[in-house]
Amino acid sequence: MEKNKYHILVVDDDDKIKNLIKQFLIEKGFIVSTASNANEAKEKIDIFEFNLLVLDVMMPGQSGYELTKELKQSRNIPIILLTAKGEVENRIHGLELGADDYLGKPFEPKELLLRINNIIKANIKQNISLKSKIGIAELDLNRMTIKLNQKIKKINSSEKKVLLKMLASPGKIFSRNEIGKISEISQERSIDVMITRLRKKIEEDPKNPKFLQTVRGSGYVLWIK
Amino acid sequence: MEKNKYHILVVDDDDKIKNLIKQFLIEKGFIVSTASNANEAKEKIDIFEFNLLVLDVMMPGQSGYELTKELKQSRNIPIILLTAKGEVENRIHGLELGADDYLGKPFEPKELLLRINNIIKANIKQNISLKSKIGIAELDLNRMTIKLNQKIKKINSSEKKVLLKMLASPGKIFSRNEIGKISEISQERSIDVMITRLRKKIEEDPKNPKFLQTVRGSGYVLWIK
DNA sequence: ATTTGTTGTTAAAATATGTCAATATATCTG
DNA sequence: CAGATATATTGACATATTTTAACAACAAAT
Repeated sequence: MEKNKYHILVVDDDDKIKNLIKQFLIEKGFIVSTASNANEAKEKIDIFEFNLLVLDVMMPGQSGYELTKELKQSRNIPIILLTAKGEVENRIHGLELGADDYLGKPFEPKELLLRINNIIKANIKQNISLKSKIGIAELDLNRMTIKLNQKIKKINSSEKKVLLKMLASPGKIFSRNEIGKISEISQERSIDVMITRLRKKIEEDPKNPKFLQTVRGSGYVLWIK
Repeated sequence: MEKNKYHILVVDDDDKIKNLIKQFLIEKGFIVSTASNANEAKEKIDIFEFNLLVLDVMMPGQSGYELTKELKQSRNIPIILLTAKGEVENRIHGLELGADDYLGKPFEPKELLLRINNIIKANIKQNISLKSKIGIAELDLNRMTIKLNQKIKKINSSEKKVLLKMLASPGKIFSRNEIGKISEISQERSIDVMITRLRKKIEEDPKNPKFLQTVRGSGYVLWIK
């Protein structure tokens, strides 16, 4: 695995721990940025495209939980939470908010590495982050293109956001409301239109969609094969 | 989420723990089978298509690690390992062998449930489909389609709900009242109409139904072969 | 500056679905 | 068998929902 492609953001108000983690991960071949609180983290997230966040829950200002919740609403960046030891309930709380994993402090660096590799593997396996396929359509969400039958079509950021979320849960029905939040499109009809346009890009026969289907009365669902 | 479609195999030589887990998961809506050792587990795996394994590492005979390694070589069934508390190295070992997650004993049942849901979300959704057959008709309740003699017909959500319930109990007579509740159709005649439409989708000769039959005075029955 | 393309919105057209009614068919009872 | 009752079928309808096409604002390109 080409680890050196992965950019990780470590967020912890404790400088000592933060730098320890940073140093360890750099040694393991990752690109590492750090932040000391939620606001700083958000600034960096807006600038860089991180592949993973390592997030302490106990921080002054916005807590790791709150940040997790906020971030997971708009993007599907993987998050590992660092919690105080033994706080089972809190850990569960984190997972419910959308965190991908957690680690109780103190932890073995090796264990953190395994969690990171696991999550990266899982994401690649799910084809969420990089390249993926829907049927015979080849998506490259980084380049924001879809290749279908030799033809390359561009997608816009709304479409990308929606695809990202729907690809993370193939088979899940997404209500128009959800899709609206994801894409920041406010009008219901507009969402329908976006779906129609998306179908023209991923479906061989857009009028009889096999992958991006309507669930009357509920919303839309994506199948990947 | 329609959890009740997920079939989990719990493998532990300690009957007490095994049954505790089983009971808990059944309450949560899963279908649960158990085995007391690796051999028994493998026998059942050959028969049923489990969606997930919960596997104790410490067992007489083949250990959970060895079983994990063996199984992961031939199939990619998700596995959660149960390890003795604090054995960080061993846990890591398990993950390296391909396990999807682990839990240290003793654990909170709620935590196990979260791990399971997490894994199901990540791994299974895209592979699982509520596929079944009625006679020669091939149903895909997820995609809401029925394929009969090469022709693909769509069903709506009411029809899906009714089929789901009736498929769960082939041979059971469903009164119009029940069907009405299931499908949220209030008028008796409307139910008849729905049955008629459904027959056109699953029966080769809808006028002489073999599978979706009327029980005069009582309701309808579904046979699957 | 003009053209070309993109994107969210809107309104009209098309489709799906539960209901109803009129008629046909099946099943039971005596 | 006749009559009574239950169920089936079909088409029409109203309503809700979805799709399509046209539009306007804006951005990008020439």
